[in-house]
Amino acid sequence: MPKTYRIGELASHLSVAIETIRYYEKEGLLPQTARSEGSYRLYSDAERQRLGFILHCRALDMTHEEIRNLLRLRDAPERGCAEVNTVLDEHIGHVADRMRVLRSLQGQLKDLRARCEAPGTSKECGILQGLAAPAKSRGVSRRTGVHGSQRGH
Amino acid sequence: MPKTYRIGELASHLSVAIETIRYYEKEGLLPQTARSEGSYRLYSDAERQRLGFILHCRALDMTHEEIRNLLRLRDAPERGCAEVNTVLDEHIGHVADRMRVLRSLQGQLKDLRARCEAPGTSKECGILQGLAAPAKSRGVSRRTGVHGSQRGH
DNA sequence: GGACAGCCTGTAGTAACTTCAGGGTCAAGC
DNA sequence: GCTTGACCCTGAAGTTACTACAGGCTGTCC
Repeated sequence: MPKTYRIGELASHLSVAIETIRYYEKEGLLPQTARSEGSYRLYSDAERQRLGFILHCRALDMTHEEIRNLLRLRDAPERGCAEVNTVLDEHIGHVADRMRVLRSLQGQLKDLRARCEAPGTSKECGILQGLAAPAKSRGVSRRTGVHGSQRGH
Repeated sequence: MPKTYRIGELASHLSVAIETIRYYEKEGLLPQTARSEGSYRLYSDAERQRLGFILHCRALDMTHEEIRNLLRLRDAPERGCAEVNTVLDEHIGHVADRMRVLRSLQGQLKDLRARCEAPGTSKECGILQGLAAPAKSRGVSRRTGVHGSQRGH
């Protein structure tokens, strides 16, 4: 009979948190697995590979929604792979958009920073004054997310 | 007597959602305002400017925590502006970090995309196979957030 | 039989909002 | 005087992709 893994083994093999695996199951990215006598989850090699696929997609910063689409295509091998290309192209577009926004941000921040090289009191600080005035450059959309979820600060 | 604004006026003047203004108050970025008879919020020009400051910081993708720091310094004009510089320099660092990650992502995604130019069935799609294999390049941390919170898809 | 690692479920917290339900306020029009 | 409709209120829940508990089984070793 084929080898099975308990959740902790899978987690350490694939360098992912146990809670994340359970979360993926709840989200429907992973199926409900077989259970042992004591109701421990038991994973097969197929499930292990599926988790590997998901993790790789996440490492490329795809959303669960995008991953769900790819998994659907992966599970239906007779469909054309044009749809796979579409998912990927859109994702590449998202990343490119994000980089454009960040480049613009970076420029604005450096301009602002240059307003205060001489140390004075914050009352006359050019940076605070710059932040009080409305931004001149357009095109920087709100809701962007430089800072990951919790790491980053 | 000085002019006051109702929340809807302020929101349309500064192009921000009413709910966001209330949220900033709850977060302590904006103070509790005066209220009318019917307990409508009434904003003064000072509060309007404070909100403008906050929105500009947000447009530069600062966190509420960073903004809170800057507001504290803004409210205490006798302190040196070296601290303002520090906040800004750290934020510039965050943006730079994020761009490095995205550049690496972009490279990986394009490599992957190049694996499937010829349309076939998804069974033999090089992209799906590429996603199944573990990533070769290191250094792309999880938890990065290309996609804003909800906009972006 | 006791200690300890490992697993279970379910809930809440994170960031920065958005959305919703269920209502009160106020000015204009009839 | 009453209704209509725009505007405002509070409080709770939803969003994304997890992470962190709390409180309690399971399983193995000594």
